[in-house]
Amino acid sequence: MIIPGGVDPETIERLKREQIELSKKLQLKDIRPVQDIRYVAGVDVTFTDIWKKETVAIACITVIDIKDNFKEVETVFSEREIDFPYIPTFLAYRELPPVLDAYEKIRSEVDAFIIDGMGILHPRKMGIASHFGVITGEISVGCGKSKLVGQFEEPENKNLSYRPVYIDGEKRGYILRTKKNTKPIFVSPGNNISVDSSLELVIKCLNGYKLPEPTRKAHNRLQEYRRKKYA
DNA sequence: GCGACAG
DNA sequence: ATCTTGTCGC
Repeated sequence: MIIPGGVDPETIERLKREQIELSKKLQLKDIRPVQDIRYVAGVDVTFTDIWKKETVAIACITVIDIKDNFKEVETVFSEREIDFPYIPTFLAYRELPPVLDAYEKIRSEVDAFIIDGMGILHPRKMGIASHFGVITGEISVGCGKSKLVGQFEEPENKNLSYRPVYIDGEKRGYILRTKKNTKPIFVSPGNNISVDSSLELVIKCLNGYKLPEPTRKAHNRLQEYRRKKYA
């Protein structure tokens, strides 16, 4: 039986078990002091033909030197046809393949990766940022624009106000308001970094906008790449 | 049973 | 995520 636009229940269960297995490889302590992190890569993915089941995913990774006025060091792209649909808590199975393609193209030095989406702020601690971090062994942080799971109190309406986000009473990340009168973002460790250091790193990557500069730059580069290719 | 649900 | 310009408010 084929489910249009979906995935069979057996596959879902298999992927769940895979996430649980991968989560055993998580390392949530700092392998490096945050103050030593200089080259931070922003990772983002966009799509074309999203109304069809088989769409083209375009991934972008932009490396930013946060110790030299947020200078753009390198930017790489990668395209790939995708068939796996968007299913909450299984985002990695849709977006990670193109991201890994782009990852292989990077030639410059990178200290840490900030990825759109969640890290361990996920039911099985395997958001796309954690999945990426466990597979590559890199330092990774998840930075999402909306909530997936977790309990928290609303941060005050002022710049750099934040609150911890819990799952089963365990602190898994932070909700952070990066600007006054702006919707807060969700930060959590992907791999090889702690919950608190993840927040610290994202704050150091802010450059006056809602999103951290690496993420913002990758997103902007993607938009111009996509519309240029169509026109 | 009902609502929630990254991109 | 994507389709899309201007517009209202802090």
